[in-house]
Amino acid sequence: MPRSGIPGIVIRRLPLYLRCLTLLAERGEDVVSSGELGAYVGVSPALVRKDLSYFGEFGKQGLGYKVAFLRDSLMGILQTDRDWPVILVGAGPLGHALMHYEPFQRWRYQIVAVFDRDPAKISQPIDDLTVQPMEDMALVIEKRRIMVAILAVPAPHAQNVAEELVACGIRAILNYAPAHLVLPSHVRAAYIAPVISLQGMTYYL
Amino acid sequence: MPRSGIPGIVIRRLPLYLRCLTLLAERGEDVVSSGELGAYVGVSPALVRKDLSYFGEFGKQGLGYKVAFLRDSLMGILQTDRDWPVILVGAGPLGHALMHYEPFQRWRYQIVAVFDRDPAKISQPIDDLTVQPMEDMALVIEKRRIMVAILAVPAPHAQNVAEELVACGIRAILNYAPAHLVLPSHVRAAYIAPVISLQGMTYYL
DNA sequence: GCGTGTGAAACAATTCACAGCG
DNA sequence: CGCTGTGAATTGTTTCACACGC
Repeated sequence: MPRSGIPGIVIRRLPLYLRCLTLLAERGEDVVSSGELGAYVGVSPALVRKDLSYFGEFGKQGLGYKVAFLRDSLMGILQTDRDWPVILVGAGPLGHALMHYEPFQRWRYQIVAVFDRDPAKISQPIDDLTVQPMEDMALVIEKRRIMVAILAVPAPHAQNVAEELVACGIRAILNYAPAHLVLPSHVRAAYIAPVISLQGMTYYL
Repeated sequence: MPRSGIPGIVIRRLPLYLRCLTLLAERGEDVVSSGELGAYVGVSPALVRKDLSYFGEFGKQGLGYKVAFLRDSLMGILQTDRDWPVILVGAGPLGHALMHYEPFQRWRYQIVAVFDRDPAKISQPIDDLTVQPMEDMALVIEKRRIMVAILAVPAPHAQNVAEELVACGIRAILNYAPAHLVLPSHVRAAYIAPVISLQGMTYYL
């Protein structure tokens, strides 16, 4: 159930453009061409233009794109111009590291609650939060209108926990567990899989 | 300079099949069909068969694939049947977390040295390693024949450090820094980008 | 002239559909 | 009969090439 007819692969490139534009804006750049933007992101100029053209006409012929304007436009499209409260499930070593991962804050993804199934972890403090039992999840998600969850539980639990999250109304899951999730089509998943990435490279060595 | 004419996208799915097969083997499963394997990984049965057919004929008609045999075959193809010593560059909070990330060990990627540019971090111990200055990199990479590096430095330094790594002979970089790397074609890069992944999902919410 | 926006063309990836074998 | 392996068909993605406006 895509929000629109725009290919997912185009959507997934938008954040890369946005990251570059944010950098250029910090550097005080005023305009950027599709060629420069593409070089930074690793795609062709034509693809940059095609991608952006799905959402409107942002550029000026002969000039290029106004950095600040395009950045703000992409932030609007991607909805990165607002806070996203997220919950973290899994308070193991990985969960702890994610609590302190600054880029989430920087991009307005705020971890507002941490859950774990292990009784030994429950009630333990992490920063200014306290690990809560999974039973509290439904209430927190509903009360705080959470749509995004970060999953950092052991692989064997990932599918079960994901289903609980879906039942609670979660719409997007960033999954650090080494397991594929089978989810209803209205729920999005993205995977962080360092080992898979390494294995995809060692083939060539 | 791809090692072969096999599409990169096929190579990047192989580790997903391998992960599933490893799980099935642990469960004591003897055979698996392309349909089951595909369901687990999130692709169609036809695609599983097509992917595997690039590398040989692993299945038996009417039966499916022998789990252990296919697992071992994929481990050979991906070269996950041997140790891969890797170096970590960047001893910040993220670097520390990666030192303790068990799946690397599990899949025989061993972090054998840690480097940082910050004098305050150099000589500090992490587990049984000691943070070394970047100047030591070339020697360690050569002596221990390292081909793979994990990059966990701030974004502004990522390109520079990557170039140093390439100059030292590194052939594959797992990049945690939020920056695209421009590298010679004989060097592979893979990106871990949680914020990019989140932004690619919030579009749909 | 330079760089965007965009149909048309080229290329790449996936699915179809079925022959062939256990 | 079930399931693989695989050419052919289909679908999806990227590049080309050029009209248009600054």
